Amino acid sequence: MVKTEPGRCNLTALRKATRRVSQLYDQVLATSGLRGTQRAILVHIRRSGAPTMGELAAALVLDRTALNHNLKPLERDGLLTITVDKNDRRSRLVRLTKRGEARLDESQAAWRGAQERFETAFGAKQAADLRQTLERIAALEFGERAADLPA
Amino acid sequence: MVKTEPGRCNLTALRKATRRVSQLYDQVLATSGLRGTQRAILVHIRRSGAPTMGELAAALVLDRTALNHNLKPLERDGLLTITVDKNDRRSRLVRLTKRGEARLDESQAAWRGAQERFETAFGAKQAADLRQTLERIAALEFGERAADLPA
DNA sequence: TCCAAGTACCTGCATATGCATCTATTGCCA
DNA sequence: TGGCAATAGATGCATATGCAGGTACTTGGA
Repeated sequence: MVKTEPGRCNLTALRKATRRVSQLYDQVLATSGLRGTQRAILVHIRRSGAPTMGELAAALVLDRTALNHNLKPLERDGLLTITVDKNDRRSRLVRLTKRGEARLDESQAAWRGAQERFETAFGAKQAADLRQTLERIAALEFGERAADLPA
Repeated sequence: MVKTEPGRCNLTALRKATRRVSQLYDQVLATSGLRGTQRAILVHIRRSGAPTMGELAAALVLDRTALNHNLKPLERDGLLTITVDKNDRRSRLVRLTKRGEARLDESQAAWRGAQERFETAFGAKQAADLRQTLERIAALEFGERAADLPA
């Protein structure tokens, strides 16, 4: 027997599954004019009210600059606004517009359809368990990188 | 209790976990000059010998065009070659160069380090189980999209 | 043989993601 | 109070990912 038969790389396995599921969700969501990531962003904003970009990025396990880029098309399309925080002019507050709320509501049925298709194929309970596992991973601390260690 | 407390979206959970793990692997792999995805591509080529782009894309659960884009930097850096298949001039055969093999070998230690850090934090057995689950997801069939149904 | 389908890939465009680097503000403290 | 470290974003560059649409090649008949 050869050494590495099935994939042993944890990242590769995650990416492959994510691509597959993205394909499903993005295809189903396409009718609503939102991508999966975009919808996730809008959902978080609605839950938080008016989060700063940093808060939003942390909640989504997304680099600040990546979030910055991702917000651009949404702001351009009038789904959200980014305003200076009066209390700390370095911060930006992100808010949904009426249009953003409406778009989110419109995407609800499609999202549910994608969820159902995924859970029908994969199993509802397995999906719930998996989400919990994945949330745990998203919150993992892997220790500091050498460069961050004190001198 | 409010309705949606923890994230219910399967895609969002997958993306968040993948981002987190990507950060770890890409940070550790950085010293070898390869990204996680690039390494996964090179590994698959080495296992297959001289796959066509289509075979490679299928193996990686990656859109053909996405693979096409991903191969560009690797070809540019001389890590692989893309040649016309003599037997079917529509196809392209992808092969590692000496340099590509070397780069892959050099990245081995870093990759193992990332694996260890992940599995130390998450659990080795849990990781093995998760990979199996994720492979199953990557291979799922969600049924046809309406547009593909026969008339 | 010749052409219509079908297959495999390529290009251009748009979003997704993160790093290095830069700018604007705030806070701390000598 | 003057100035510098720390904080929060913003920009530019590079890769990651997929869709729409275009090109090159093969194949199965008429």
